[in-house]
Amino acid sequence: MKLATWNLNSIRARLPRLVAWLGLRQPEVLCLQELKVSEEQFPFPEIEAAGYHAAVFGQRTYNGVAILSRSPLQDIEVGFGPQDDDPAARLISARVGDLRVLSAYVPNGQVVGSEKWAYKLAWLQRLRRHLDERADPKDKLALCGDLNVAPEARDVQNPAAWEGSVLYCPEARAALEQVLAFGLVDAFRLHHAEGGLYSWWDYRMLAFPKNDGLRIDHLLLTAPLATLCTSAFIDRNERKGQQPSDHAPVVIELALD
DNA sequence: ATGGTTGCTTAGCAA
Repeated sequence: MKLATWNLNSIRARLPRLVAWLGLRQPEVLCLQELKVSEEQFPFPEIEAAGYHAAVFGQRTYNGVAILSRSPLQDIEVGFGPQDDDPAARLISARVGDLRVLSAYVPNGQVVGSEKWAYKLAWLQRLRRHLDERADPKDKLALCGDLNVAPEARDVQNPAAWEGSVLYCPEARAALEQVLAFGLVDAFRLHHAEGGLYSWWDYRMLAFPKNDGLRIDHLLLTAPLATLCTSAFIDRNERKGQQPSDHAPVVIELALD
């Protein structure tokens, strides 16, 4: 089965592309970020017509995450739980069979040292704590989404230029490493050691034609799931053409029923 | 090159 993640940058602006892509790649499960719609505005009819169930944590204008699945989604949880005071819709999780899937939209952080930056680092710490409290690294769990951190230099086209940015700096990398230290592995790096493969390119400055990108969208797997991951790829074609998202989908294959 | 683009909401913010 295919498991994928895609920051859509508005599901309304991207709905035709999303529906076409579901038909083309036919993922079993797809994690979405940056819906930019409330649950009332979510296009359930079109998603159901494409053959998918949807668990949605929406928000008007900003943020918003969802999980689409061909089979029913169970045990849906939004945010960090009942005690959560985060005003942003950035996390949803659901169970598909014996697989737990989380769709996360980590705060961008805007500028290192800003209030939004402190919020980003705190959010990543809270995500780790959430995993510690709610999950077991011995279970089959996939943390997917726009994590807004490039883990290593090979995940950045121009590391010298990006070093110190919110997407690629020591503090952000360390915060992501703490999430991974729960017991997760980067599925993409199980199958690709090379650089030059990115999931996000700025709309500005001809970043995509220059391949000035970063790999900030990730599928992180617990060990029992990582052993079942047989391939991974970034669907770079989806960044091309009319009205693309600034992110490309990332897809892995899992040897599950 | 302190630039540049996109989406939501309507002038400014976030990415």
